[in-house]
Amino acid sequence: MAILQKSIDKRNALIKATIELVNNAGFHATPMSKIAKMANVSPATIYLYFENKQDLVNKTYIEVKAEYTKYAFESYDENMSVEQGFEIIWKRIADFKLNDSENAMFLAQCDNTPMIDELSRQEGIKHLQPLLDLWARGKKEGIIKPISDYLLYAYAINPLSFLMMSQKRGAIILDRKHIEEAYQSAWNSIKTCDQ
Amino acid sequence: MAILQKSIDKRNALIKATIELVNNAGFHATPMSKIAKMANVSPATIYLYFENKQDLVNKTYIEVKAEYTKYAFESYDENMSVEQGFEIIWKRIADFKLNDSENAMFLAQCDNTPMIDELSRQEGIKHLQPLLDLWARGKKEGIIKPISDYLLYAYAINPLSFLMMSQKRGAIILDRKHIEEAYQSAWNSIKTCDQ
DNA sequence: TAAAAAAGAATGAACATTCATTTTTGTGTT
DNA sequence: AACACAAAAATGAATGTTCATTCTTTTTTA
Repeated sequence: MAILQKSIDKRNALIKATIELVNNAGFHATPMSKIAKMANVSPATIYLYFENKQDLVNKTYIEVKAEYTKYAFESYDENMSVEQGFEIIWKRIADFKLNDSENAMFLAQCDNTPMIDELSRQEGIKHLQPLLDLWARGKKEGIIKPISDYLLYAYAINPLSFLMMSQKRGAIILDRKHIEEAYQSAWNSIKTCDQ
Repeated sequence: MAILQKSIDKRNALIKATIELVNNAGFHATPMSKIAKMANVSPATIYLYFENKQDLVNKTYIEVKAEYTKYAFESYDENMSVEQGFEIIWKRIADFKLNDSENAMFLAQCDNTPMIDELSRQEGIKHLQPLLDLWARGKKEGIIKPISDYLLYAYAINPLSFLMMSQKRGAIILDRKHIEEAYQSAWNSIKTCDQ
């Protein structure tokens, strides 16, 4: 029996429980015993799948990040025009934050706290490469402002995180109508002005 | 001897230590004993100033938030034009995040985790009222897009939080030049298009 | 039937909070 | 000014709990 035979279902249940509990209480206020209970598993079993608590949360982060970017780039292909590509990616990201807000909130918490190891954080960033490539192309073609990727991200993508958090806290702001509105703001802030 | 005579210096030292340690390790990974040590105080003394750990962090949040908004609105006055008022407030906020990034990071962590009581969170929001009033005026005068305050905040103010976090993690993106650039993005995304 | 997987109980460390004392402070008296 | 002293403030050590991780045993699997 090799490692591969350990139940992938149990592993997934552990990841899922981690996300839900960390969202509600934060990493350090979430005991391993609770994670185990929610995943219907003994606490000791967690250590068959993960080295320790830190490893569990690091791996959870990387998996959620991968899922997020996979979803974001699913319907994008590199032959699209810059404008069309951006719209498709942006709207997929908005969808993700709306429909899969448990996962999205988890990422927001990871990105704003010292809860994740620096190494895993950097690992997570790599998944965004297709978007950075698209922006590079857009800048070359003169369609996207020649400013740093950080500024582009700050004004075009990150606002969605704030909207998601507001949504989660009771504001109703991410329905169909507002998405279109928000998309226009996003595009306006990164496209070159003389278009 | 009344409560008032307890040293305000000690209380301030405790708040400061809380901010620094929570920034580095997160709320639950920051023991009271460490906070006490950094503030040069016995652990038991903390309980003369705060009810318990949760109360300490709630009060810290409210104080930092008050400091933040006091700074943001310091040079603003209600007789300014909407455009001028917005620019002044926006740049003060940018300054705060740049120069007082310990405090700003602490707020970011509070805003993206379950670490603060809901009541204190709401208390903190109230301080933003002058900005919401300015936006209301701007909308009435047709200068600012008639969209929700959440959207306005998401696209005009919140991006600064992302830029600050990136800065903290090593990117050099918030110098004078970029601030002006970022401000133009912010203003573009909330002003009405036919200006 | 042997190896892997899983379990529950045990272990020991870390921590928030309280307790019993000591130190400091401000006031009134000589 | 020096002192006495009560109330407040501060302390370090103790308490009891919670929790990550490990250990030993049982169950499952091939």
